[in-house]
Amino acid sequence: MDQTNSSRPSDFIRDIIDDDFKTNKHQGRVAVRFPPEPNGYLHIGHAKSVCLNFGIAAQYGGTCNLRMDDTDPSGESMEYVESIIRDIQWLGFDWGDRLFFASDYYERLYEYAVQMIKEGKAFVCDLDVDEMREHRGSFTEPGRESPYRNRPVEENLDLFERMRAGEFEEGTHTLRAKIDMASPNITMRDPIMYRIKKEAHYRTGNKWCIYPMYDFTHCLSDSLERITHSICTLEFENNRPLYDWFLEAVNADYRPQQIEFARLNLTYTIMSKRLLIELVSKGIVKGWNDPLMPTITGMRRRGYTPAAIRDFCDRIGVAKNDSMIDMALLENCVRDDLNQTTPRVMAVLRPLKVIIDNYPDDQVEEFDCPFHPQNPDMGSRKVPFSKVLYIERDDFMEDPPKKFFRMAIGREVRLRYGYFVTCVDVVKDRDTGEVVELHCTYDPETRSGFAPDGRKVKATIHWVSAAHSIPAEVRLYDRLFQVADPLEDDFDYMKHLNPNSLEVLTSCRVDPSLANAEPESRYQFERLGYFCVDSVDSSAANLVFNRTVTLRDSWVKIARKGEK
RNA sequence: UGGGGCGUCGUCAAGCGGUAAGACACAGGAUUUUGGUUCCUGCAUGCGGAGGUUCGAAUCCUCCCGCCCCAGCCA
Repeated sequence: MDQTNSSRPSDFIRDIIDDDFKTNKHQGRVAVRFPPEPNGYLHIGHAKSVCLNFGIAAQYGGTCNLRMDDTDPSGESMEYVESIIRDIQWLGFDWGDRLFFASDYYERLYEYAVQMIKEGKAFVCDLDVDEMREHRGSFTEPGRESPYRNRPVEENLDLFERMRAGEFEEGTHTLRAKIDMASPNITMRDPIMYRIKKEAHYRTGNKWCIYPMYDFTHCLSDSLERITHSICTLEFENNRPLYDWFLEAVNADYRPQQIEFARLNLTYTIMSKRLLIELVSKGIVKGWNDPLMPTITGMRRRGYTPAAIRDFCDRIGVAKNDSMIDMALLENCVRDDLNQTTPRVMAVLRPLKVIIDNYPDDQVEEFDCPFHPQNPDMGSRKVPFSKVLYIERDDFMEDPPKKFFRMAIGREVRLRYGYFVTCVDVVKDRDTGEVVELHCTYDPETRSGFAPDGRKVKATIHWVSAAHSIPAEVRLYDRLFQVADPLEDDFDYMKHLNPNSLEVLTSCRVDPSLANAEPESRYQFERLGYFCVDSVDSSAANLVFNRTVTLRDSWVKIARKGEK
């Protein structure tokens, strides 16, 4: 029994690579690449591809290049390049010195194009957009050949040279591959190789005013980089014949294999770059790094860990089925990681004042509280206890349903690591009737939350000392959309935005040990969830925490059942 | 509609002719100073449908049905 690969993810792509190893197709070499276009931020869908490609390279002792697929100057920028680099590094991957840019291949691509013209495989076309669309035909009708298709080679050469020289206006000329206007695959109907764009490129500046199209660029870039397996998403399946055609047309000395897999879809969010841009530009979210965003940078700010994201990508698998992954799986992955790695701490989000009537007025005790109950190696901290405390408003009910075990009048509960206390009185606002203060008595014999007589208590609740805890702002994030698939039916996703995706709490009180919490540091606020220090807005003077994800909460289920 | 893909549990996903892995979700239960964690248990006589081949079919064949992608000088 071969156990060596039992825990390794396997999938149809790795099967292909395994076969190639057996037949020695690439002399045991595996070279892949991750080719983002720097016109937006990376999101969790890209992470799937990043983990796939870099994961394969690592698993097979191969390489994974990072290549900026920058062939369209509009929308591309250095800011995006930098964000992509930052995000992939943060995810934990390394491409060594193999950072490439399609824009570095412009000159060679131009030479390939000239070669194709000379061999009668490409021609300069004077059709404008509308005419070209009209000539393209439809799904059912073949296209018609461009009247410029049979121009003499010399004329094509001259025209293409002048296109490069900037003699023509945008939209007046294109360079097209001469393939087959009757092909049932529309991609093959004399596709455009170059178009004129009098736009500065973020890297090449004004050196070029013609830019190569994706189909022409990508396969040749892969070939130049000696990529063995060019992994992309399903929508490029139609383009594969063209990928192979260009390689053949220029008689490439190296021909990579394109393999397509299904892109990631996640419930309760959207993945389309275009729509994410819209969320940012319309101010629905506060930027690409808004913790509500499914972007890597947004998730990072929210408190997700690289390990959790990598684990998620391993668990979802790689296949060709269109799929919609349940957000609950992602949440499970973060909880799983954070549960093991995160120190526990007490924080009260919606404070309710509690006075321990029989506790000495000026006494302050310190309790030793472990940072992780299952992992003593994480150490502990001292937490001050005094006569006036805060507990969570949700942890008290005046008229509790039968299954509510927390604080209620006359009921004894445990203050975590503190004492057993019994609520003896409720103070309400004279006008509103709102509960403003609780009076309790404590049992001095139950120090640290232990009853020497062995008596049990149904609940343990968290608390902070009013005088010693420190104020903080806490941002409660929830799902961006209220429905699993915001694009279902009419694509009018805006109407599905979750109005409660963010709740800001400004009067929270947190464990004093958090006073010097570093930006991006993560904690479990006991009984509440996982939180991290906001990397943008938090400071020592004004602590801000973001909720990454709640703890699994079986109480809400019980409470919901009770309502019925 | 022409072409290209895909249909296995609520959601993902193994399976590659020998009689349906696993994960998440869900439902029970045990342990618990987090209604957390952990640990047990349950969860497809069924693989889009109908025929056929075979001793034997999710796997092979035929037909049918459904979903996704393609008519940007985007990638």
